[in-house]
Amino acid sequence: MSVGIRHDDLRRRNRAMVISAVRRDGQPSRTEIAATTGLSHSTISAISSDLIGECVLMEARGETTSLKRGRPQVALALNPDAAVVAAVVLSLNFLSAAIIDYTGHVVAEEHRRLDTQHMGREDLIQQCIDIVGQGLDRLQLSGRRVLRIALAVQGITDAQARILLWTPITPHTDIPFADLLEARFGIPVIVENDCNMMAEALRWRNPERYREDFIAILLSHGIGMGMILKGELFTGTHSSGGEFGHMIHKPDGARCRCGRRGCVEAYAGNYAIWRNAHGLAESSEPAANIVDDDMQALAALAREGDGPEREAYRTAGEALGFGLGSLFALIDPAPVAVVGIGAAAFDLIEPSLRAAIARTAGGQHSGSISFDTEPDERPLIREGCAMRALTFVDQEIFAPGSQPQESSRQAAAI
Amino acid sequence: MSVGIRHDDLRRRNRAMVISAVRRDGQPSRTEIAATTGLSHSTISAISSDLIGECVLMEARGETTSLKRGRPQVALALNPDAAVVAAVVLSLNFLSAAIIDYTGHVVAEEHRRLDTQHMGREDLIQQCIDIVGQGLDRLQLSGRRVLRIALAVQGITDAQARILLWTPITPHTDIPFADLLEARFGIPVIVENDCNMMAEALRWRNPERYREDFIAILLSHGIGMGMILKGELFTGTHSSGGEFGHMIHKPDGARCRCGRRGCVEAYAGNYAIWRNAHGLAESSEPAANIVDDDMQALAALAREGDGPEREAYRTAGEALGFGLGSLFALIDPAPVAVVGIGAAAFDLIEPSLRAAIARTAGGQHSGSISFDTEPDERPLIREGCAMRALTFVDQEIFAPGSQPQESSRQAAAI
DNA sequence: CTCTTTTTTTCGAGCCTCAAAAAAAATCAT
DNA sequence: ATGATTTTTTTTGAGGCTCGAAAAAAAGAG
Repeated sequence: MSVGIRHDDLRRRNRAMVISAVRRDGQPSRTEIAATTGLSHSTISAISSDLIGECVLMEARGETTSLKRGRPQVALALNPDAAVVAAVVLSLNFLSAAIIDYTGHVVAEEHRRLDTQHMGREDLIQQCIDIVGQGLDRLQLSGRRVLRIALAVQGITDAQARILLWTPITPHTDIPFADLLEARFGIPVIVENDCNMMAEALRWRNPERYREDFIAILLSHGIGMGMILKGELFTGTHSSGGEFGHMIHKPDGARCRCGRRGCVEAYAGNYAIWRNAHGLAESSEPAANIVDDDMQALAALAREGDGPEREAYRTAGEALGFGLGSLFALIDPAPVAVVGIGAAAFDLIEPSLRAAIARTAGGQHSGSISFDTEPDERPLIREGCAMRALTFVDQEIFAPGSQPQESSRQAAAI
Repeated sequence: MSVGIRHDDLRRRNRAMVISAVRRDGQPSRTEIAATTGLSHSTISAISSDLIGECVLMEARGETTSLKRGRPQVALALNPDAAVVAAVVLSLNFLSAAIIDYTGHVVAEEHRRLDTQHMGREDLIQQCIDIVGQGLDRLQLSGRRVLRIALAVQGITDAQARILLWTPITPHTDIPFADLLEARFGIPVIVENDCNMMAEALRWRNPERYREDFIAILLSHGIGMGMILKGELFTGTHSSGGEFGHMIHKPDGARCRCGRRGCVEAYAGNYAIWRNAHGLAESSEPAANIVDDDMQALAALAREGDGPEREAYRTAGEALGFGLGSLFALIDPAPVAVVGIGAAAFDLIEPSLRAAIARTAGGQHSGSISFDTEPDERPLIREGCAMRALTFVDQEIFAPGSQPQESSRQAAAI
C-alpha cells in the first residue's frame, strides 16, 4: 500500500540525492551534480548551500589547475566531521570494531580474538558491547559523537536488521543485538549479514564492474552469498536471505554443518573439501574449524598432482557450478566475485565449476560469466559495514520532516 | 544513477496513486483515498476533480443506504470507457485475444487452436497479428480505441518485455513481438511471461493472501514460475527470469525438454510424470504433448493403488520439494499457489513435496508453508495480462510531463 | 585592462500540498 | 418540519519547492 508523496518529501529526497552524488562521485562540482541528477542548477545551488551551512558538505578548494577558461568549478566534498559511525564485525573467533568518519576513513580500530563457539551467550554479547564502548570512549576525548552502529555478522539476521537469528559461530540463537546495543548506547543499530556487506563494499570499490546486478560468494568454512539485483541488496522475505550455501546440490547427499544433507556447502565449504581430500565419509561430522594455513597446504597438494586433494576441489567446483546454475536459472547470469580463502584456490575450482554451469540453464552464456577473486574477506566486510552505516546517516541527516536542521546541526556543532 | 525528483513529478505520481487506489480498493471515497495514501483531503479533492474532468474516474452514485450520520461519502470508480486494452495469450497450440475495458471487464474475446510446434515463424507471427486485428476491427465499430496490447506467452522474454527469446511452444527463437505488433498497429505492446502474469492476477484476485511475497508455480507440460517479492514482480537481470523448472534437481539426471539434464521439470513436468509412470528410461525423449485427459487418467490410476503411477507423482513431488527448498534458501518461505493441471493431482504430489522441503533449509518452517491450488491456468493468465496492460495505461494517462490532458482527453472524447 | 567563457547565485513565476475554514448533504431530535 | 449535529467535500490562503532567465562571480585570452 504505497503512500503518496508529500510536498516536503521533495526537498528531503533531493537533498539525499545531492549527498549521495557527492559520496559516489568523489568531489563533483555543482554543475556536475546538476547534470547527473537532472535537477536544475538553481536547485542544486540552493540545496548545496544549505548542506554547506549545516556542515554536511564543504567546498574542497584544492588548487585545481583548471585548464579551461571561465569560472572554475568548485568541488564539493563530504565534511569528515559531519558524523562518525561504528562498524563492528563479528565472525568465527574474531571480533573487530572500527570508528569511521563521514568520508569513510578509519579513525580508530580494535581487534579481539574470541572463542565464539564455546562462549556463553551473555559473554558474547558483553564482548560486543565492550568493544563498541571502547571505541566510543576513545572518541569521547576527541569530542565527536557516533551517530550509527552497524554490526556485520556471519549468519542469518531478520529482514529488519535487528536480530541475529542464527549463526554458525555460536550455538546461541535469536540474539537481539540491535536492541541490546541501542539500550546500552542510545545510538541506532543495524545488524547485517556479512556477505551482504561484502556485496555492498564491492559496489563502492568497483562500481564499473559491480553496478546493477552482481553476486558475491564467500568461500570459507561455510559458503555465504550477498547479491545485488537491480541496484538493490537482495534479502529474503523474513531474513537476510540469500543462503546460497544451503541450496540443495544432491538430495540426501553429504552431511552439512547445518544438520541437513546435500547442501552446496557440504561439498564446497572448507570442511567439506577437507573431508573429501582426506577420504572421510560424506556422512562424517564436519570439522569445527580449519585454519587458513591448512587449507593453503591442501591447495598446494592439489596443485602438485592428481589425487584426492585435487578431486576434492573438483567436487567443490561442481557443487558450486550446479548451485550457480540453479541460481542463474532464477536470476540470469551476473558477474560473480569469489571472496575468502577459497578464492585463493579458485584455479583448482574454476574448471569443474564452469563445466557444471555449462550443463545448466544458466550455462547458455557460460563463457561470458566472469569471476573475480578476492582472498581476504575481512576488509571487504568492514568497508561494506561502514558504507552501510554512512549511507544510513546520509538519509537521516535530512531527517523525517520535522527538524531536519536539528540533528545535523548537532553533528555540525561538534 | 538515480535521478532527482522534479516538481512536476509530484502531481504525476500522486495522480497515479489516486488511480491505483481506486483500481485496488473498488469504489473508495475521497476520504478513504486520503487515508490510504496519506495525502491531505484538499489534494485528493483537487486530483480526483481533475481526473473526473478528464473522464478517467467517475462518481459512482449508487444508492448506498448509509447507516451513518453526516454527509454521505461518494464513491469514486474507474470510468469503463476511459480506455480499452488488448490481452493476448499465446500458449501451446492455443492463441486467444480479449478486449478489456478500463474497469477490467471483457468486451470481446476470440480463441484459436493452432499447431504451434510445427508452424512457420511468419505464420505464427501472422496469426498473432490477425487475432489482434480482428479484435480491433470489432472495436472500431463501437468507436473505442485500444491504448495498450499485452501479450502473455509461455517461455522466456527479455527484461524489457519486448522480445520472446525462447519458448517451448515453437522451435523459433527471438521473435520481437513488441516491435512487430507496434509496427502493425501503432499501439504500445509488452510481451510477458505467462507465469509472471499468473502471479499478477493472483494478487488482484486475492490480495489478502497474495500480497507482498508469494510464488505461483505452473504444473503443466513444463514447470513455470512467477514470483512477487517485496510487492514487485521478480524478473531476471536480462530476461523474464524465474525459471524454477530449470533449477537443477539431480546433477546429470533425467533428460529435460530443454535439452539439459536433471532439471526439476525433468521430474515434475507432465512428460516426466508420464515417462516415469510408464517405466520409460529417464534418458528417453520427452513427449511432445500430453492432453489433460490423459494426465487425469494417470492421476486416477495413481489414486487407485500403489504402483508406478503413484511413484511417478511421488518423484515429481520430491523434485518440486527440493527445488522449492533451494528457492526458499534464497528468498525464505512464502505462500505458494499451485496452478495448472498438476494442481488437480496435488493430493498425490503434496506428501513427498512436503517431506522433501522438510529436509532443506527452507524446511525450518515447513509446516507453516501453505499451498493453494488452481487447476485452470488460462483465466489467470488472461486476467494478469489484462491487469498488466491496464496498470500501464493508469501510468500513461498522466503522461510524461508535457501534455497529460491530451492523451486522456482523446480517450475521454471517444 | 577589457573581452570571453564558464560556473554559481539570485529573482520572480508557476505549481503543488497543506491546514483551516466554509460549504454541502445527510441524519437525529424535538 | 425545522434546527442541531455529524461527516464529507470544496474552497481559500499560505508556504515551499523547482525552474528558467538574468545577474554576478571568477577565471583565462588577447
